[in-house]
Amino acid sequence: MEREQNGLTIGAVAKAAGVNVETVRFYQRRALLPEPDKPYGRIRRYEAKDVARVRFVKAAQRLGFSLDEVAGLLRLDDGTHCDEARKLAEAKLADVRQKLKDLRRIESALAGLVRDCCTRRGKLSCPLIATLQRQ
Amino acid sequence: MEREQNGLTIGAVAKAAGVNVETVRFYQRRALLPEPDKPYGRIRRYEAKDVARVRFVKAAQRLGFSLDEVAGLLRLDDGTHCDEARKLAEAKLADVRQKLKDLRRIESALAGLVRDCCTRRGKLSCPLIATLQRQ
DNA sequence: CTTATTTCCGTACTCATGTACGGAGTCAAG
DNA sequence: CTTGACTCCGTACATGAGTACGGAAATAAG
Repeated sequence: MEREQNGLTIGAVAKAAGVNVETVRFYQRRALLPEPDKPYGRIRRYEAKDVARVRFVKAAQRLGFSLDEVAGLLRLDDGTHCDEARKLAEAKLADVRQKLKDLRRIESALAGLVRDCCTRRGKLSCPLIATLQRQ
Repeated sequence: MEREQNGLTIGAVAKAAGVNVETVRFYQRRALLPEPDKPYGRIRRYEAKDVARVRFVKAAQRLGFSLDEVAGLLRLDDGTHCDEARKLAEAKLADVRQKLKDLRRIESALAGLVRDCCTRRGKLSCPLIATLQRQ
């Protein structure tokens, strides 16, 4: 199958994006991914941008966005309902900046742990915890 | 109750950390939080560091670490089995740095969306998706 | 044409992360 | 010393994010 006619099969999309076929179908149900129409009596065909979309969902998810939030991010990008989008984007941006702050702290705590590993005996622990304590 | 004897009650810990009492108990079961012993016929008492611990778990979670991963981070910090800890810390650090990269890209895509909002009509979409496409 | 893979679709199951509940025991205020 | 709030503990329920399954149709390979 794969690419004999034009367009990718669902299996090819899943493989290219590194997910399960079922996951692709699940994302369609959640409207995170458009479902191409099914030419009467044939199977659906997909495009490269669908692969990109799945990858985006996965990337955003790794950063702690829920699927609902990812849907929100995607809706921002459709060009319509502009005011609304702007508000949502601003809120998300604040959120992202908070995450960046926290991650930077974790980064430096981890880097510190790696650097001082095995030389800090006696200091009763927890650069890691200390670093995230303030909110 | 609260603080008549020395130490915090579980309720006070939960409140201070901004979580449900049940969550504190759940974290104890998952060994993310030590369970102070229960003085025969009395209730358990907690300390400030327990509050800090809960907050740390929550903060790390917001960044996309699972509870198992948080447990791993915490184990890093106990000073023993140093080599192992170093390896884990290094792996986590790489992970964190990848997350930082992705988040920075999202940040600039969102900032761009906010900035250009309502002026970009016609550009067929997706600074957001484009930004996270390359892994 | 036959056979092996895939797709399609609905429904059911899984796993992580909590939340809720209920009854018995503690605690502290009146 | 009673009353109302809180703790303790086990078990059950909930939600998010998939995964698995099974039978029918479509497609690819031999």
